[in-house]
Amino acid sequence: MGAATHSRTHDHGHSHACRADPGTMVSRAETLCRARGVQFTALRREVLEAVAASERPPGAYDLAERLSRPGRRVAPVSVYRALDFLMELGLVHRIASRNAFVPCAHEHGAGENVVFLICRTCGGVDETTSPEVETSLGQTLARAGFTPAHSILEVEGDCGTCRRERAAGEA
Amino acid sequence: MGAATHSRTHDHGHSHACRADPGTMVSRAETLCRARGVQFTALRREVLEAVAASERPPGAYDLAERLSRPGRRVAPVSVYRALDFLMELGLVHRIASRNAFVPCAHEHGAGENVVFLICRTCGGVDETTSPEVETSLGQTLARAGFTPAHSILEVEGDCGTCRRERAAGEA
DNA sequence: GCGAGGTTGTTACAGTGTATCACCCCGCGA
DNA sequence: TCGCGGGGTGATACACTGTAACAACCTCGC
Repeated sequence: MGAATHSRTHDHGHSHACRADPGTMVSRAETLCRARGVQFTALRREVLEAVAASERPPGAYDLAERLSRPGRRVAPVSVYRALDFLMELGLVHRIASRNAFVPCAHEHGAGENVVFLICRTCGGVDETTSPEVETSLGQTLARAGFTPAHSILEVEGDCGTCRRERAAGEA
Repeated sequence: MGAATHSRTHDHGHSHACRADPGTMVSRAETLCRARGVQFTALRREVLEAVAASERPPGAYDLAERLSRPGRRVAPVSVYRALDFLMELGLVHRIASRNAFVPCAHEHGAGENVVFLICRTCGGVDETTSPEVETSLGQTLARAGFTPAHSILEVEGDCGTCRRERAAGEA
């Protein structure tokens, strides 16, 4: 995907590895938590790493299962709490149309909107920002007399890689 | 809300009545079904009427409850089937961020995107279209090399009426 | 009449998310 | 040192959302 998209799925030749480097995410989290005086606990770190490490956006129950081991069970409710925390910090986003979670690839400015590009073939999700959309949406809302607090924009379709692969397959 | 917004919540002085005239919706449905040679059954009509008549977007279970009477129980699964049917026809939309359903106020062209304006105060949902957003989103997607199939855009905030009411209340 | 296809009823179940309470850990002040 | 308080986690239970599978029905056309 293009350079402007802060690609998280990189150039995957379908050898998906990770969508965001877990180490980098953890560093950002630590910095943020220190700044805000909140705790970055082991569970929160593990949940963040798991989200960052998965190729496709996991659900809360996926994460719970992935973090559980013979000696230690992580209940979904704990995962939800950690996810809420991470979303509060802007390190994770929720994909409403999938009930799934993605690591946030950006250092957002506050209130900045993002566009999620959800590939229906490979299941990957890319995240991008768009000033044009931002301004045109602002105009539309103003015309409607609506004061936005928060918005979600999710597009389902085919990412460039999958489209090319399909075209090659059909040839 | 503005004239361009195909307002469904009209000028509610919080005496909400209906978001779309059920009779009109039913007429459109009948026409559409005849044209496509599919059945517009009693259940489908009742579900459509119930969605059209409620001030705030109902969930599937709300509808099931509302349509059930002492002598006749409508199971959620039946409601889901009717809703799927109505969505197929473009008569109803699903609000992903709320797990709720709204009647579609437009006669859409196919593939036309809509913007949902969800008021967090009164819970009403308005629906509008925006050519500007459409084109700017198209540009963004093209730049990302992404082929869209379908997109959702939901904005949560305060509608004009509620904002004015709040301002008046604070004064 | 009778078969075929579509619609609905019914039950069961999977998936998603929240409420509640108990416990633990750690820091802080008496 | 003890007790206290607050945030975090564990555990259970539950509510809400959505789907699978199958039986019964209804209608339409032959």
